[in-house]
Amino acid sequence: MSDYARATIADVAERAGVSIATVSRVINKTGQVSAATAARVESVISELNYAPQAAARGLASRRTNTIGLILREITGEFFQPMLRGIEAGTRELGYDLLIHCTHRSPEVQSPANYPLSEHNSDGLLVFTDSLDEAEIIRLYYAQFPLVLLHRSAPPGLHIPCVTCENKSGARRLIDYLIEQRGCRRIAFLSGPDGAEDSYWREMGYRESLAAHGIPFDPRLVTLGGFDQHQGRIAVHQLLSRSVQIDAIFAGDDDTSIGVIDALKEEGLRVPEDIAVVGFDDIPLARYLTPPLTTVRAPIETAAREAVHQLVRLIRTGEADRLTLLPTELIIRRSCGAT
Amino acid sequence: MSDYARATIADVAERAGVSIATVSRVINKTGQVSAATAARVESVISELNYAPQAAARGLASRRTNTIGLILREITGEFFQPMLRGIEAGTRELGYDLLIHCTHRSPEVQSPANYPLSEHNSDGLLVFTDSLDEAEIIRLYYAQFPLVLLHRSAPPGLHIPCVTCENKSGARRLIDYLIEQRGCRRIAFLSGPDGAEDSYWREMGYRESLAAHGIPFDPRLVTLGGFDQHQGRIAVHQLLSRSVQIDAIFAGDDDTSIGVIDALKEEGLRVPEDIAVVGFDDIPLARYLTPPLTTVRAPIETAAREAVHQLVRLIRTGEADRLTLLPTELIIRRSCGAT
DNA sequence: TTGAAAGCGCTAACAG
DNA sequence: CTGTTAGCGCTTTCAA
Repeated sequence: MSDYARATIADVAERAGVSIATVSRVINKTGQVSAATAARVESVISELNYAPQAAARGLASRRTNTIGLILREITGEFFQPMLRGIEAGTRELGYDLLIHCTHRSPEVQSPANYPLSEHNSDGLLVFTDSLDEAEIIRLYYAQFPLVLLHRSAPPGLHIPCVTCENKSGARRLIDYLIEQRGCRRIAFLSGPDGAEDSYWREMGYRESLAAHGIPFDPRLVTLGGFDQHQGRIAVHQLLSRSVQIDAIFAGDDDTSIGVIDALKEEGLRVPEDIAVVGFDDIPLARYLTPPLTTVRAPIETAAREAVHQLVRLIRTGEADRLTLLPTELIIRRSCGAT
Repeated sequence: MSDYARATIADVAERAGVSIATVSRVINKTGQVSAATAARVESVISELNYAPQAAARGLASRRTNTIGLILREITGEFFQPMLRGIEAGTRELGYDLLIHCTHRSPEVQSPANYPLSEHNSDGLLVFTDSLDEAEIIRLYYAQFPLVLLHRSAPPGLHIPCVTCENKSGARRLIDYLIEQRGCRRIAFLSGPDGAEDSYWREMGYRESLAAHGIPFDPRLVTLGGFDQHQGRIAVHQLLSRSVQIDAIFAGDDDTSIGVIDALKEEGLRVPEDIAVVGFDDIPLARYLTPPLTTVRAPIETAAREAVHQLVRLIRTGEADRLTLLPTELIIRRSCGAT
């Protein structure tokens, strides 16, 4: 298929009456070329529909001009703003974007099986726990540019990280519930095992409780999994413990969806009987019934910033060690506000 | 950065005591290699963490093993299931996935500016109107493998298309409104200019009206733009025309969100005063207030199928001319059902 | 079953 | 300011 002879740099050079080096110079804007020559070359390029072949460039220059994004899975409401931010960042900076999900490819033992790495990109964006620590370490020591999104680096490795202010966001959220809504028995649903976002949100939650003299009660904590379905399960678990609860901090908004559904099924009213709050402010949050009180995380901005850090790392060898983006409290009816 | 000497095929060959041709053969499973030799090579490969460099392979083989996806923009609820399907498809078939948005890069005149095409992928998936017809035509005549997702080919070009049964889905939806809910004055909000999905949905709408002896009234049709904000505007326009309306077919679910909001603002009740129905069944649809009656479009399946068709086209030179996926009527409260 | 060798199309010294 | 040339790392004939 498609063996229509594509124009090569040599065709352009010949037609323009210059050497291929000159053509290369005008394409890459490297080195001096007289305006007249440049114009002639450019016109031949568009005449011939010429586009330099990525593989040949990559081989010769040892740069792919491509950034890889590793995810576990494209799911939930979180990804649309994130991908949007990443795509915007790569496009702004002139990079191609390669996307790969590690979910459902468990037979990844040798690095040869990692479809994204040194062999096809100039740097990698790693989302949360989509890549094992071992591979991160390997890439780090191979000096391959890496930026972590919504997770921190393994101990001792200086890998730039970009994430949101989870702890202070959660702190303000719980402060609000306690101070303005009079809650004292607040449940917390944690994210999936090892999710750092969840860890910091829990820290904010605990800090707020402590600051208000409310003892931490482990019976109020259970797994929410950052997942709608797990959120439902969590509600049933909490209720079966027959402890008093006046609010549920669902860990994130996706979980809140399931939590609200499950509470309604149990015949409880939100927020009259139990308040519910989330984290992220996904697009859907304001359309839930009742609209969800949450913490707005700048998902798209964080994603775009991560690309910028990665490109800086690729180009200059340095990047900010940690980029923490501010969050904002969004009050809606699910917490009892009017 | 990252100038840690990566292992090359030559390193593997030397260490294994064979020629690079043999290494290439075991990697690509092309040609006969004795079991013993193969085993030795494989062990050296994992020992050295060797992974073949995509650029070199691409240059030598004239295949990139990459599929390009062209979108206008990553926005709305539609994209998560679509990207999920595309990613799944490419991964299943062993291709890399390159994503590019054409939105906000209007200065695309010469093909050299199209960041996705013959020069860096083996084939392209084109979503709706993300690529101008001129470029589609150029690629087609250059014999470059192309599959169109949710749009049809320019006249005369045999380019495979994958989409959903928009017309019959809309037909069943409107039949239902008329027959079961007694609606006669049904407004239709069209998608953005040139959106084919919208065109076929409108055909289904008109066909249903005609079948029930209801005259088509142009005052009941206006732009919805497949967009929440435009949906709000559309409602205000319709209401200002002071024609009677008992239902609004919003064109798609994203638009329905804005429509429902706007109706509420106008003091109208949904569905008591006006029923609202959408198309797609995005995840959010069942969480709207009231939950949205809509037509479920198999977005993820269509996306995955498109990848399969494209890979078949790349490998064999042929693919199905048209893949039409069935849709399903989803009844919820926004149309007055209980 | 294996090896030698010729490129693939381009970039990047190095000359001039 | 422009041209010559040596590879980049791999696949793929063609021979052996």
